[in-house]
Amino acid sequence: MSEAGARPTLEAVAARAGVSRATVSRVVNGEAGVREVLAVKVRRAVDELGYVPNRAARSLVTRRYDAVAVVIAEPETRVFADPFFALQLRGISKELTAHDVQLVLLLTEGRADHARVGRYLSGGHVDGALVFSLHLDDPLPVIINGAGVPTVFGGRPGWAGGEDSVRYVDCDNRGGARSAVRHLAGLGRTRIAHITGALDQTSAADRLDGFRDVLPGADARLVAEGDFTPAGGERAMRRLLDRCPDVDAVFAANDLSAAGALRVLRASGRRVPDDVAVVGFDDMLPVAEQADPPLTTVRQDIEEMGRLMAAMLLRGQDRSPAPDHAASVVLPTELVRRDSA
Amino acid sequence: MSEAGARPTLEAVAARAGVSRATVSRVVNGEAGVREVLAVKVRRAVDELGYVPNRAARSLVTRRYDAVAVVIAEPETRVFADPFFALQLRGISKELTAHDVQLVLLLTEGRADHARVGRYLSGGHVDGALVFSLHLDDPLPVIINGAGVPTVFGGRPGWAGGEDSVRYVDCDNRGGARSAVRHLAGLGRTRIAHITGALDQTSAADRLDGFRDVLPGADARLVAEGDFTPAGGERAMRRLLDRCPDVDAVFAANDLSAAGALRVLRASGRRVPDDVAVVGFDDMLPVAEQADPPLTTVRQDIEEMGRLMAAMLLRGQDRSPAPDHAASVVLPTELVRRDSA
DNA sequence: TTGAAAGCGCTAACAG
DNA sequence: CTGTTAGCGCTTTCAA
Repeated sequence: MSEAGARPTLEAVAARAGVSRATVSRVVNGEAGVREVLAVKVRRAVDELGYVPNRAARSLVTRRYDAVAVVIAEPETRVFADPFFALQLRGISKELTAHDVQLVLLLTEGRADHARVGRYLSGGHVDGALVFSLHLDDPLPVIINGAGVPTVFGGRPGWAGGEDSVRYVDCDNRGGARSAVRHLAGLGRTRIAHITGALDQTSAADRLDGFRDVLPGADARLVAEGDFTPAGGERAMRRLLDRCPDVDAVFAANDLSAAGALRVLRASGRRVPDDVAVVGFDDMLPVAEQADPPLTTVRQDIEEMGRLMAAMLLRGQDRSPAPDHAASVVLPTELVRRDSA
Repeated sequence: MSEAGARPTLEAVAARAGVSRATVSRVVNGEAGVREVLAVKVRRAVDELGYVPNRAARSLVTRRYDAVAVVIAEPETRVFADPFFALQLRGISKELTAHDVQLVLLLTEGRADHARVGRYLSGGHVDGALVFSLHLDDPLPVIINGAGVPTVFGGRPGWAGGEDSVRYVDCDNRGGARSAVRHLAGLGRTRIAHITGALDQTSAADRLDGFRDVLPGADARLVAEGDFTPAGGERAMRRLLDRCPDVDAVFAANDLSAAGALRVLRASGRRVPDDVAVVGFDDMLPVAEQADPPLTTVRQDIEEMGRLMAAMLLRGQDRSPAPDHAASVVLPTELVRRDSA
């Protein structure tokens, strides 16, 4: 390990091993074509000195940064109310770590930060970006596209024409919603309501579409707009109860709003699932399992989505000649039955 | 903005502005002592060319990285179950952004990752580290101390002798716990129980100490060990009810476990706060406000703690001669009354 | 298979 | 106040 302070350079290692800097560089970078005797000497010197390559120097010549930016744009609320991003981050982190790539986190709040992010990305400090762009009208995608950095989006981006020119990872929101609603219908429920998510996000819009796929002629009053939060779920449920006291099932756009709905149903004296069956979306364990009653819900593998995003970005960077435009990925969902429906 | 691809260098800007590289450098870095006429020319050239400094080149000579690592070591669970870290991250991010410093996120899972983190930190890629080391026996602090990187811890570190040699930001866990318990006592409750957090974390230990400060002679059966999770809170509450059916108040170590306790109390037919008063800790809004009934709790300003950690680290980096060993900071807490007590 | 030498883009003395 | 000149530590031709 040697003393702190002056960290050893390639030069020092070369001197100690009795070879040239070039040779040390080759060994350190695992290039073939170095006699094993020398390689051994070099590795020993590296260990003895506690040599760690200087990334700045390396980047300067290679123009690679071994770092990717994770951009999370979320005006205030959601990021911190539900563990969604945390899980996604974990998946990303695992994959990046496995490739020895650093994760630079860029949190933005409002437009003011957009310019900063754009500058950072186009400034050439990272090899790519993983972006969570949740709102239909978000200007960030455009800025990022302009930055000329390889990018993978988390969730289908909502901007027009985006889908084919852009790589993203998402779950099958629409199909998942369909399976939830079909499940409720299969239970014999006939007044099935939907609490939407924030409809300026594609995931919410897609889930609503899925609901409509199964129930094309549904009473419009059976759809109440929520915002993915428990409070929003409560409000929506109250509205629903007001308008249609005879609802016998609710498909909520996520577990958090389902939890809110559950509370309102209980307060109204209704029993779940006897009087009203409830299905959520996400299978956010701490929420779904702890709900009262435990929530039947549509599971998506959030951590895996994160891992995939990172893998996709990294793969694209192999400089593989044909970018193999590994199109976007849409993961399947799975209905998890518990007690609420 | 000019075309992507070949990004302009200092040299290009200098040529365009008709000055030397040194002058451009001075203007870009805001150093005084450049005639305004020239400065204007330079700034214009910068804009026209869309020049962004190459960080790698800059770091190579300045030995500063304008980046700090945020290390979150949490075996699996907690990070993702509660918004604690997310809030802290937001505070950190805001402060770093304001100083144009990047946030490199290092998530670790288990011992295997410790070495990696140590290597990264001592590798000289960041100017400092913000570390969340939550467990008493965590080897990470030692590794990090060995890395010779300025560090600020989130939460009082638990290792022996740590307190004076280490900088940290924490809230007044013990005092907050005292105020919670005093509040319950003030309500006339006489059988006050405590659901602890994970006792290998100083925050949990400190809150337990606070409980004992107020109730030194408390029946040992009134203390049940939890783990900061809702499920842990449920288990603890059940144990409590078993052992002492006459409990009339509960101080839970955080809002999440209070929520679990609430559920068990309700299931047991007890009314809150009439039969049993409940106080939490954190004032995690989505949890505390949405609880049924809304939770009386001890608020700590988590985001501010994050901001402070970053500020403290950055300040220490001013190369101020006397490190001003801006000792650690312990933020006050505040009891927030809602309906549960 | 190895070494010598030339930079990558920038800052920081040091002159002028 | 401004320009010239050395490198920072590393990779990468190019010769040997």
